[in-house]
Amino acid sequence: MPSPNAKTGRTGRPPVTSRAEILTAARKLIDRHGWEKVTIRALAGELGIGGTTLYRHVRDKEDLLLLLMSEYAAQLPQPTLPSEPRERIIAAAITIRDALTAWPWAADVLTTDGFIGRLGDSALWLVEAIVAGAIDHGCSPERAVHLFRDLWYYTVGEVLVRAHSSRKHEKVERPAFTDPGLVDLDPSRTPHLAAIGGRWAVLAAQDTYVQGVRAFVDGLLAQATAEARDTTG
Amino acid sequence: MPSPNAKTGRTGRPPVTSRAEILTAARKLIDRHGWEKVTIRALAGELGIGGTTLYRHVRDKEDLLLLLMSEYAAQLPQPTLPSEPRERIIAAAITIRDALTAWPWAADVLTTDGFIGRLGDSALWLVEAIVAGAIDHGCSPERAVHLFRDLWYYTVGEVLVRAHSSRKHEKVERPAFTDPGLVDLDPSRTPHLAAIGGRWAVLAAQDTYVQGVRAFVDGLLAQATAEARDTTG
DNA sequence: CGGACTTTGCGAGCATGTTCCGAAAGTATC
DNA sequence: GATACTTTCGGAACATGCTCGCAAAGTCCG
Repeated sequence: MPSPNAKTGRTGRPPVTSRAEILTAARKLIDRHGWEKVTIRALAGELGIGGTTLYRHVRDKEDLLLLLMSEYAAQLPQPTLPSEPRERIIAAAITIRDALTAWPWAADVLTTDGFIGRLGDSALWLVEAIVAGAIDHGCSPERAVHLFRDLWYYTVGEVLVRAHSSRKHEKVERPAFTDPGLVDLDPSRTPHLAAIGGRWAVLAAQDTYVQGVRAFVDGLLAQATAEARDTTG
Repeated sequence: MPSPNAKTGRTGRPPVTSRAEILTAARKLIDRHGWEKVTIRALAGELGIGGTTLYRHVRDKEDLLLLLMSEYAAQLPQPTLPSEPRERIIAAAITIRDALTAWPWAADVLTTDGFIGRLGDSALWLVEAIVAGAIDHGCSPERAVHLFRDLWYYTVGEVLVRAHSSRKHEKVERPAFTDPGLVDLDPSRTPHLAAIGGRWAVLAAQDTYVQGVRAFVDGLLAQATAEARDTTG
């Protein structure tokens, strides 16, 4: 009945590789063959271990990507944010958005439960900035968390939809098969959409994230102010 | 040099199955084995055709799921929405959110480029309701589209993150391996987050979508009004 | 050392989405 | 009916994420 090692706190066969080595191997792989080649088998090969051994160090690919994400977040520049609460919130949200947009695996991992929690200290300051801004503006901690989370949802949606559409446009469109295509709009049922017509695609492609965040923050802060007024008197 | 058939407008070997048959087969499969078993091979088996033949009728699985989505959207109830523009927008957004939340494949297809365009007439009325509401409130068509799209991003983010977290909680958590765990928050760097502490998870799990949409719509409409005022005088 | 125990290494194998390519089955023209 | 052409069919095969189960390699205790 062996008790855990006094020094290492562990027992049994020592692992041949570590999470740190996995990270450097992944970085090599990315530099050499691009981020698309970061696959379980390729990474194991790079480490010189068996394909399935990696699963002793990483729960699944999502876990692996979150590891890479932490590293990525740690190396991001840390711009100084405005001190005025509202502008601080907006600037932080934009920073987050831009970082996520530039990250190749956003579409795979962004909706992960606990994504925020795995950011690590190096990127949590952005979350802190938003929550702190909300509180400084007079929000309760509860509302501050909700404000952050609502902005998070908006940001996630924006990043994911845009990521998907740019990925799609990379593919060469194959010759069409039996495809019904888009149904023509019926002006009697959807008059406004019909009137907008082809402009829809153009307008929907425009990047108005900054405006959108501003509007959202304004709305949320106003809501908080109104609630505070109602509660007080 | 055969020219296309005068009647059918086609030539060559006629297909053994159609998109309509694919849909009924998928429905059978869902009823019998659940939505998780809707796989390319299983569906082909149900149709009595070879596994890879399905790719003659459907570009890829995404395409297939969008097909199922159209059918799902068509059978949704069509509640009457409030006539007041702002409330109309909000109610439509909530309806969309609820429908997406209940749809099993939302996480797979929701970020698809052109998702909106493939809704079909049966669900486009909800999009129309939002755009029309914005225009009725005084927005330009451009801003109305942007308003819809911003709400769409928010909704997509909300649905996806929630879908992921509920999926995760279904899995039995395996015994931890070498996992560093979450780093404890450093109160000197993230004081507000540290103060919120464990309440974060509780607060973040609360459903405040309705409040959020209301705040967002208020913010966006106010922005539009301000812009209109600036332009006018 | 020897045995009990614990943890890791890894080959085999499964499911799924997807592509390739040759064979099959139609249609139109002669 | 024969021929040219077009389209579909489908088995083989590939990549990838992942699980299973057993063997190997350590550590602790006597």
